[in-house]
Amino acid sequence: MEPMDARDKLGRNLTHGLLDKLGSMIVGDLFSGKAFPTEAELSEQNGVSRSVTREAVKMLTAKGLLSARPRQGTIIQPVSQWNLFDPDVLRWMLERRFSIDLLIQFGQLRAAIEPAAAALAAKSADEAGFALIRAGYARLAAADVGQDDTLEADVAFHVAILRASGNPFFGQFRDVVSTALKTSIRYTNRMAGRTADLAAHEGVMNAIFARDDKGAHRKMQAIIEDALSTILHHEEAK
Amino acid sequence: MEPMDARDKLGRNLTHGLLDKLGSMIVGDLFSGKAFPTEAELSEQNGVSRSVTREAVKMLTAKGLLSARPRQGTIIQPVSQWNLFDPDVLRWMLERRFSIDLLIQFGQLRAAIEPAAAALAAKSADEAGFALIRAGYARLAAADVGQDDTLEADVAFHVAILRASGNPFFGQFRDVVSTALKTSIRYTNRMAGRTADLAAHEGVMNAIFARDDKGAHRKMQAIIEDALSTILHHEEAK
DNA sequence: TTCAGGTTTATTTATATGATTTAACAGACG
DNA sequence: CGTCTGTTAAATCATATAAATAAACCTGAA
Repeated sequence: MEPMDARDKLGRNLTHGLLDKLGSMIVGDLFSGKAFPTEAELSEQNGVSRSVTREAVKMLTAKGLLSARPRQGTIIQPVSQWNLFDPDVLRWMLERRFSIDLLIQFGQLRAAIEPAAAALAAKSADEAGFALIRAGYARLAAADVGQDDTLEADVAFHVAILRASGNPFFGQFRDVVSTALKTSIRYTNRMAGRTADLAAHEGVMNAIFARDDKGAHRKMQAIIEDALSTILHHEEAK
Repeated sequence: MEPMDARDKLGRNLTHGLLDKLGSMIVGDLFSGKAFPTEAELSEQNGVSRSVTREAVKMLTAKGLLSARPRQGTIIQPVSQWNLFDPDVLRWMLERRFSIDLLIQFGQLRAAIEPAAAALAAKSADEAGFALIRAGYARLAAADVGQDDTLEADVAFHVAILRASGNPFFGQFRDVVSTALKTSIRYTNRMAGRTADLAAHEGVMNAIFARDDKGAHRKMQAIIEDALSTILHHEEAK
């Protein structure tokens, strides 16, 4: 049998595999207390060359998780330095031990962003944006009768609105929304108030199509707040 | 005289220097049309080793600007893949040719985020958060009589509120706010309605201290919308 | 003795370079 | 039409040397 070191379970290539392993360990707080290993130790422990190790560390540096200086070693940066909107960082956060606080923070962020995006979409979306939203809603309706994946359809609808806002910064929140919904599912073990929501989502869509920015804002706000309160009630009920 | 290659004008080390150079070239759209150079070409053109080149490319990959595959070469990713909230990416955006659209997009984002952060701060900030805000306001007042830098004081105040919200995701927008204000200054050549704003900022602070979340939200919203409309009027007047 | 100040040393990252391997594609060939 | 083969560019490995700096170690005056 072969030596079988870390090289096997890793992703598309060694560097990305190590990046993923170290990233999730850092975000998962598996280094608390202990000092972060040196380049040489990392290379040996994972059975890869120094080049691979250095490139993975450099990528983590680029995402704000690490910083490296000669003689001092590589150190984990405080959370305030992390690029929390980085898709990889979000994924690693999703993988770690569940935290109700995180779910609430996602909710607060969505409550700020998504109504504003819906209002912008109502004001200035073009036909392509409308088509995206229509497609998202179609998936949501299909999911409601078991013809599509509920989670993915929900993500598609909300992301469509972010994109239709025409502001690329809002589009960046696609991974936040996706991660928030996945986290939420893991917690409540179901989508919050699923069937009831279909009408609410349709209301947002129609407000956008009618160029009613105030209405779109208000209706989207209601959806997010509803999801958030479902989570809080679920918490109480425990 | 020495050979004098790219090594001289670079930052704290070769890798970061090359990262910065390539990043600003990509964001500045200096590769439009042309294919991105290969590893070997980059190394030669910049007079650095392959290690340095590879690590810089890996960091740009981590920020979503590039992707690299064997035989295909390194290619620039579409803007939708970039991590727009990355501090480096924002800096590179700030360096490039001015665009009124960008300024408006910053404004729309701030209008969504900052009032929500102010409301959260009013609801749940602790004494440390209050102290941050107080310090930020003190700098703003000092700047008003020429005792401090206006731009930095403004950034400090707004960032203090983002942090005081207690939600780390809101804290991530510090660089967005900073970049937005710097961009704005470059455009209008002065801070928008400076002196008039001091009272408005004090109003936000007092609302937060009084735990008046609705008031804090409303007053912050007024500040951002005022800044945005100043920019739009400035545009009209041209 | 003690301690401020400079100097050396050891450790760790940073850079350089050569060799080898892998992935993806293009074109030849059966 | 599929398969084989060559070519290209990144990926990986290995090793050597340079630079940075934290920590240990002096040194000499108070």
